[in-house]
Amino acid sequence: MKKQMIMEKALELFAKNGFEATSIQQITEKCGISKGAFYLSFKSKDELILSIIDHFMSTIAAEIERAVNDDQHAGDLLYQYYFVFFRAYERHADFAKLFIKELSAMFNPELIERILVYHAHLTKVVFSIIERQFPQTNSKMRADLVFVIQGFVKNYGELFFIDHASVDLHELCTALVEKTEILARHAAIPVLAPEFFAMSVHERIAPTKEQLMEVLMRKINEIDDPILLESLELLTGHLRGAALSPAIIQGLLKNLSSSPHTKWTASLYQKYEVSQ
Amino acid sequence: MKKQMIMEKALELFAKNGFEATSIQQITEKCGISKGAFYLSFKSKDELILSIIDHFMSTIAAEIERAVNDDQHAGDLLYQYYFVFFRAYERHADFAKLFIKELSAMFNPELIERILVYHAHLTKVVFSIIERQFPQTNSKMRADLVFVIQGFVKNYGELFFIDHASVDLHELCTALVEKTEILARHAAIPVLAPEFFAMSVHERIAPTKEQLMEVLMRKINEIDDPILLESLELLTGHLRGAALSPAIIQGLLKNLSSSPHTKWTASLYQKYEVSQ
DNA sequence: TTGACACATGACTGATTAGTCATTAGTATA
DNA sequence: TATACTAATGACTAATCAGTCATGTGTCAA
Repeated sequence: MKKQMIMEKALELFAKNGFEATSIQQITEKCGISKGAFYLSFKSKDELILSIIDHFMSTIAAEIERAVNDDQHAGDLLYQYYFVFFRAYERHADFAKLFIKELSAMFNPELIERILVYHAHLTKVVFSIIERQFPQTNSKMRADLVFVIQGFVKNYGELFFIDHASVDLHELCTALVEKTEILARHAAIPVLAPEFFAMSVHERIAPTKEQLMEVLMRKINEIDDPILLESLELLTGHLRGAALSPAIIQGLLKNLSSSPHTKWTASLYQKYEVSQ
Repeated sequence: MKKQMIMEKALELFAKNGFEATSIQQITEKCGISKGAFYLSFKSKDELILSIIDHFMSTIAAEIERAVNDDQHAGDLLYQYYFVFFRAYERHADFAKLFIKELSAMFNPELIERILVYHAHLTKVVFSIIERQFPQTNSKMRADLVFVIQGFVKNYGELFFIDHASVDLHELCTALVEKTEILARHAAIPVLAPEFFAMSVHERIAPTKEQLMEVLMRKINEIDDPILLESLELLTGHLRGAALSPAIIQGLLKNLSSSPHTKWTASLYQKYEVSQ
């Protein structure tokens, strides 16, 4: 598909030269298409970057959710969290570079909001991992632990695009789990108040109707499977006012949850419903 | 001084709107000067950002060097490192924001080189702190510890520009020292090879003649004290070929070392000399 | 062959940018 | 007052950018 190709080539350029410094011209040249053709797929440069973020983050979020909820990994949750994250970084080094180095410096409010939604979701996941895997930890230390874990992901994630640093995924994750366990067991002086994440987690986790609509529309363009496609379209219609019964909605969400490509979308929809 | 004022106002705008998104126009308007006047002080936008980086980083590097070499803090080195860094962030939140969020996304090669020089210097300092304060630590873990410490500084540094997070400097540093100590004592699985930092530290620590000249020229414009000024000018002349005797040079460097504003410049000069 | 329609093009617009330079204002010296 | 010199101005240039749109072009069905 055209959109996919543009996103891939654009991502390469963004990673190499930066988002601001990459022009639509350069992207279309690299794709071998015209400028007009670009605007048939995306209505602006901002929509492009938003699509890229959504595509990768929803994939990563869905993978993490799956790994963390898999009973097979019950005693191993933190390792799984690190592993899925870093495996994604390894596979998509270009995205990792954009995500770690550039995104924090962007000022588009819509983009910031979107990233905060994903970040809030991941924060919640990490909290639940800590509660399950380190239940004996002092509750005052939990926010700190979450902060440290996210810091580890961010900092050690940079290794994947430093050329002279070749990383063994398993060793890296094992080492980070060890570090986290040690801190969970021994650290006693909290920096962050327990409610530090409260605002971001509770207020942001539910998307607005507009945000949800945008995600759905994007997924409709991304997805090929007819069942998933119709499910997405019906839910979009429901949001627009064509009321559906609760049983139908629940079934449609089950459809979406069954595929890794739409699992995150389903959970986002559910969070919206709950917030209403 | 005009330069100082431009740097301050520009830094405010950079922190608020980003470096790329801030135009010279905006800066001159905020300063109440004309566009031409800007170019009397700086020959380009890049020179401006470089001056800002140099100004703050050399100050911070000098403060850290002083604190770490002060015998009074011998058992307390890591705390001092964190403290000086975060105190600087607290005082100069605008710079902290620029430094943490934006600098990593910049692609100007000269700027990258400059930041790597400072980074290499700080890395060396952290290594020496670890050697002195945690001498019993497994030598294979040292690179990891350095990486973790720098990560702590970066991640917890972000707290200083999150509005709803008010931080007590002493508590923060105490907590981070505790975390670092715990990891130094118990962590046993290294991620980074001991030579991980080797390249950056050994190859980058000595500036090129041109870099050194630029720093000297910048300091000449910044400094008022006549003794320091003359010392800088004589050393610049020496670099240009007007040979001075070793005793004179050493004396001039002593002059520079006596002021926090030029201490880092002096050590940079010494590193250049050693590398010749 | 014709008409219809989506897909694709790239010259174009208007806005914005960093950086320049002829000109002017201000100030100190003679 | 006249001269010389520096500091400051802002209109200007040339380049680049995102985004548009009149003009094709290829591909169907009739």
